[in-house]
Amino acid sequence: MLKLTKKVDYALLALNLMAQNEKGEVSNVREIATLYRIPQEILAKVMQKLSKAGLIQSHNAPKGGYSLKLPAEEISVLKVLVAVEGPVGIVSCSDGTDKECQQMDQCDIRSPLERLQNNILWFLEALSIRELGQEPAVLKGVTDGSSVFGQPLHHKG
Amino acid sequence: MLKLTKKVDYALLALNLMAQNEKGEVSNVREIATLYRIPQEILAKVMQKLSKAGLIQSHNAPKGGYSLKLPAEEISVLKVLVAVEGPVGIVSCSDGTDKECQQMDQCDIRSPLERLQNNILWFLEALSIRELGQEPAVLKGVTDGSSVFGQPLHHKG
DNA sequence: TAATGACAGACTAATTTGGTCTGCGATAAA
DNA sequence: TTTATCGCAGACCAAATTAGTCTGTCATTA
Repeated sequence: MLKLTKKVDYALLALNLMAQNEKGEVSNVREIATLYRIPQEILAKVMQKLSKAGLIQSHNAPKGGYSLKLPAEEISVLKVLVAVEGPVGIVSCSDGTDKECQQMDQCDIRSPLERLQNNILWFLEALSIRELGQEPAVLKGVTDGSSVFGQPLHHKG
Repeated sequence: MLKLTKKVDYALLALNLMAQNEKGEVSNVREIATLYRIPQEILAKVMQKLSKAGLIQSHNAPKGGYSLKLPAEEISVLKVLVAVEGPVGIVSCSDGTDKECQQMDQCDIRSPLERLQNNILWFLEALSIRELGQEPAVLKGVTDGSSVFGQPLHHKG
């Protein structure tokens, strides 16, 4: 629960790799799949979705493959997530999945949960695949709550 | 993906209800299940987990039921989540689920994802079930990214 | 024109989640 | 002291989601 799917993991790994490519250089499914030990067919599907979403550019030919279509800074983790898995929502009444929620009329916790969700989406949108491949220090202020909130995270879970 | 389970939804609804009870007043599984149209047996299990986790107090008797064991302010959504579903992690390598990740040695996106996760956990810890039942205005600064970050959320997903 | 690599979708397997069924144990009121 | 109420416990099944497989087509270029 609250977990990213493997397809999203695969997408992020592949995009991170492509973000480090030279201009004009392409990566193909076979080599990415081999590098990360991902089943080739499943990575192929993931790449196709990223392509359809306009995040990457396909070069369908021998010596072809994929390259980023946008600057790495402009590809957010949220965009990747939506491209691969569709709309995101921590509760199904907020992502269009659940058309007939049994608790709809009695539910009095929807509003705060949606706010919680907005925060999560905000973070996902604020984190680009460029930052994925950079050292933690660079991320300060974006994904590290301690600097934003002025206090460290002491997670007691 | 990234979705709360129904068991967690049920737990939050029940806890929110109990948070509004008078001192000494108890709610039993049957009445909560009826109110929210939740299968009684499944809510029973959820309540038992909350009880084992020390979040609520059981009164095993006729006219018995459950009541909060801690002040509503001290029961965080994260505690509820962990009580009902176990450790939370957006990637399985960070919650102990995945013992033999195939990408472990090549993975170069783990660190930023863990930071992302820490933020999510921080929000979940910062939101109490007391706040769940209050009007949105009260939540400003805790779960509303716009006030914390000084800019509104324009979610382009 | 053959080799490479993307495109496409049906299909199966595995895992997680949601829900059911059955019986036992504790307590207080009748 | 019996009995109805309500929590406790765990095996079990069903549905949904996720992961992975199989098979084949289409586009490009060397």
